[in-house]
Amino acid sequence: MASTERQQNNRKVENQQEIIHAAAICFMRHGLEKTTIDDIARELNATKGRVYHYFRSKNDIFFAIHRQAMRFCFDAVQPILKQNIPADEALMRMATAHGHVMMDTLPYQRSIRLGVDIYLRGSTTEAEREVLMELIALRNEYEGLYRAVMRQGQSEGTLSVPDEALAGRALMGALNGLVDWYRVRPDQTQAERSRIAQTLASTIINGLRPKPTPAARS
Amino acid sequence: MASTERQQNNRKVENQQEIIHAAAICFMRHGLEKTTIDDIARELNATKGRVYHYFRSKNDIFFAIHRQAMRFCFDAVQPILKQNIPADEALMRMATAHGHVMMDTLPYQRSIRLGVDIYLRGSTTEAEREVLMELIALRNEYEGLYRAVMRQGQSEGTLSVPDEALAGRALMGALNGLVDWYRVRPDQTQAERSRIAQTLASTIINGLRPKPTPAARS
DNA sequence: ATGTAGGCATACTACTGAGTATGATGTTTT
DNA sequence: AAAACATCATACTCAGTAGTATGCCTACAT
Repeated sequence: MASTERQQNNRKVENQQEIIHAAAICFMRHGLEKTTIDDIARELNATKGRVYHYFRSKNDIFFAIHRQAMRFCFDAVQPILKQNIPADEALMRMATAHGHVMMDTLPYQRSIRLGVDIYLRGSTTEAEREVLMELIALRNEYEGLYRAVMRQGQSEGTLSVPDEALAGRALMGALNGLVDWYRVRPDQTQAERSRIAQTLASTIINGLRPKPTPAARS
Repeated sequence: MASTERQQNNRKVENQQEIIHAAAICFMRHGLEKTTIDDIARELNATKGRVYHYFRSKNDIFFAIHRQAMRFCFDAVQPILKQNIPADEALMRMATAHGHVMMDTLPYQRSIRLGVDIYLRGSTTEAEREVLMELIALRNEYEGLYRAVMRQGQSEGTLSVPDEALAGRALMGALNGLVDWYRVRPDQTQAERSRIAQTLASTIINGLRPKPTPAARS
């Protein structure tokens, strides 16, 4: 029956997600190479058999994590793009949202740091290279969203961005750096997270605002 | 003879540095785990025997790279601290210098990204944990230099830094992000590098300057 | 010239960990 | 109910790699 088939599919996807999540946690803790499939299985209270039933290889798991991580980012930022607000405000909201995503989906985001470039050189099969290129393209597209808003702010006059590529790198660097030092603490309130995200975002974006008295210099 | 002994010591240190450098290049390309000792030896046009003659283990090599990377950073920044200049200017020079170090010593800096935390959990022996703690302390000390200058700027009035810990993270994140995307190109001029370092540094630090008209708001 | 020690290559060992083969158990289909 | 299938556990294989054992060779000391 069709509904049964769909239920089975749901179940399958859920199990895959569960494995991905466990893997992300392991990768966050010990890095990609040092975590074994057995580690992931242990995190699931299961054995290798279960993992290999849903994924062909460790690389496939990493790719799935990466895709998921990018989806988290897009989902957080895209609604803001549809709002009709000044570019500086949009950029501020996007950056804040990105910071939140970094903290909320820490295992995923941390797992993929530096992973792509390293994997790219090492991966043997043609299929893997293709997937990697696709993931890199996704990331470029994502960063492109920020650069587009910066360009818009430049033409609007709400932002002053002489080099939007570099400004984008700076913004991403400051926010992505979260995965290096941020640690989830159970007693931490949502307000505290918001403060972190907003402070990081505004620190960069304040540096991109037009000088209030440009004619007064020298 | 003493002079001979010193020469031998020099030679030994040089050989160690050569191995460290080759290892850093390999680590940059393929990551820590994926590079084998044989890879490092091949980069040296040598064999494992040479590597193990100077280092007890792969971890020891990583530790040496890390120490060297931190030394590069300290050496670039400490002279600036001795100059008698306003804190905002000092911070700007320090950040720019840090950016230069990231580009100039890319293999070292890239090798140690995320490496420490991952190694910390995994390392078994007590001695290794001690070395790692020492390296983490070094890094904290280094970042402390920036925070100290920020505090000074705050009291001087040349900077406005409500949360110097977060501001420090933002600054380090934006600059350290260089190792993720910067690639050495032979045709690239020194001027181009300077532009990158200065743009990144000023983007952050401009966001930390006091508002010119704080009384005029709303 | 000859002993001696550092500098390294070669040839191992021992182990880890990715991926596979197989089968046991439950669940859905007919 | 029994056939077919999905979901896993168990028990392997085998390749790759960190680290070691050994010995040659060269340079320096005496």
